[in-house]
Amino acid sequence: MLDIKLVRENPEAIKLGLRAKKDNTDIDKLLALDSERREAISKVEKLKNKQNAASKEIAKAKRNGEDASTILAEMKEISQSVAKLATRREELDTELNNQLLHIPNPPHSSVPQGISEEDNPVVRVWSDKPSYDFELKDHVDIAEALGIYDFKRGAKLSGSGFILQRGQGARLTRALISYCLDHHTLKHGFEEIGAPFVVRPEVMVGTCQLPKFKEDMYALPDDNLYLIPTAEVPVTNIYREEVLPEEVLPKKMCGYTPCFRREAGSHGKDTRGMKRVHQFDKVEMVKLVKPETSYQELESLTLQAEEILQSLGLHYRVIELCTGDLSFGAAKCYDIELWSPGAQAWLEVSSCSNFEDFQARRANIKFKPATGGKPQFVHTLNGSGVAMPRLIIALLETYQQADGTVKIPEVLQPYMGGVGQLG
RNA sequence: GGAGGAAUGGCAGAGUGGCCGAAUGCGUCGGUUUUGAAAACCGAUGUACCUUUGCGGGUACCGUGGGUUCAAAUCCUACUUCCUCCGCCA
Repeated sequence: MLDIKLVRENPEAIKLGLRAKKDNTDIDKLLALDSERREAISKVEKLKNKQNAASKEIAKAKRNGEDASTILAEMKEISQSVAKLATRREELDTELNNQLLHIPNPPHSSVPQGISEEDNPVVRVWSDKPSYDFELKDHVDIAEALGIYDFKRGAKLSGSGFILQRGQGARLTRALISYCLDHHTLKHGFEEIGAPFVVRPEVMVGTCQLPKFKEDMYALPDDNLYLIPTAEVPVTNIYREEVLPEEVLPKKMCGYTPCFRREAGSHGKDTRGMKRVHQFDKVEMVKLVKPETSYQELESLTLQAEEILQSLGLHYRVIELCTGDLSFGAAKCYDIELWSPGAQAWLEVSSCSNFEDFQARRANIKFKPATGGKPQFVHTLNGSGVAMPRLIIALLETYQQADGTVKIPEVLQPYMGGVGQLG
């Protein structure tokens, strides 16, 4: 959420930032609403002050056994106008807050200008495109031939976009989840989190899914709960409404959860196989950090996700999202894309973002400086480390062999019970 | 699912309509004392918002939301969370 004070002080800079993100909020209108709201606050509080003072008079009179009926009658009227003004004040508060919740985070100054994904610069590329001396299959053909991912029966159970994983396929997912978690916890000291898969609406507000992207979420209306679209949601919100001591920062956490996405805006896109599905497994990294370190933390977060792909021997590239392609809450974001030899295309497998204090303000996550002074908002970051289906697509296609079997990278074999290949 | 009980500052805990943003104790920070430390004593010690160039002034917050009242930590109400017991259950 934008800081309204910041908008008041730098309206032009905010306007520029929002325009770069293709947001058309009328900032002047917002500021008019803000000043109307502040005026209402002043009015109510002045009247309340009067009311409080009179209240004391009444109390004193009653204690002394004096008659207070004149002042009582007067106060009855004041009480009514306070109620009226307070209602107006609340309406304005709610309205301003609603508008603020729908305004995106302006990009960081280092983010390249651009309109769409076409304009995202490639930051770096790891290794070379693998070459093969036989005809390549895509992941669907490989998986179906091996019988490890059953798309038809997944659809039978839950509809298109739900996968049934079987045998070595299910095992491969489980192995990769463990491999990723071990990487983050053992090599980088992240705390492993096992989080709930359903959360309250206010938690979804904290990480920006609500109110604006409600239609992307699966909901359980009988219980007023939502299925999480990523572990980012419960993990970032662990410390919502709390003030942390500075010493515990940076707070580094990771967790595996399934992710549930309605993909409401992308019907008909990527329907083949498991490139875009309604339920998938992902290991997510989350950091809560001090503001002055958040950009270096973003770099190390991205590298940490990359290390997993490197150790698996996969060809990938890192791109930086330009202003026009940046998501609602992110101030800066790197995407990591794996090479899919079967489809001859890049697959987004991780998205590493710095939200600065945008989510922290929504979720009210603060820290108290060790030197004293007022609590301030932390900066939040998250990154996939990594998403399973697309990682599996790249693994199957990269390590496929002429006979239809698929090699398992060495580092993964212990997690597969020593198995060296699929099929 | 049923029956009871509870929620107050960093912690413990008092407070049943007005003098309560809240006693008291502990903790923390600063000071006095001391060679130093402890003890003792003195003082300070929440958050958000509005307003002011500043000093300051004001409003709100006693789990959360509504209500009653001139006035609510206190009364009513719904909800949330926790505890105890019963039932059910992986």
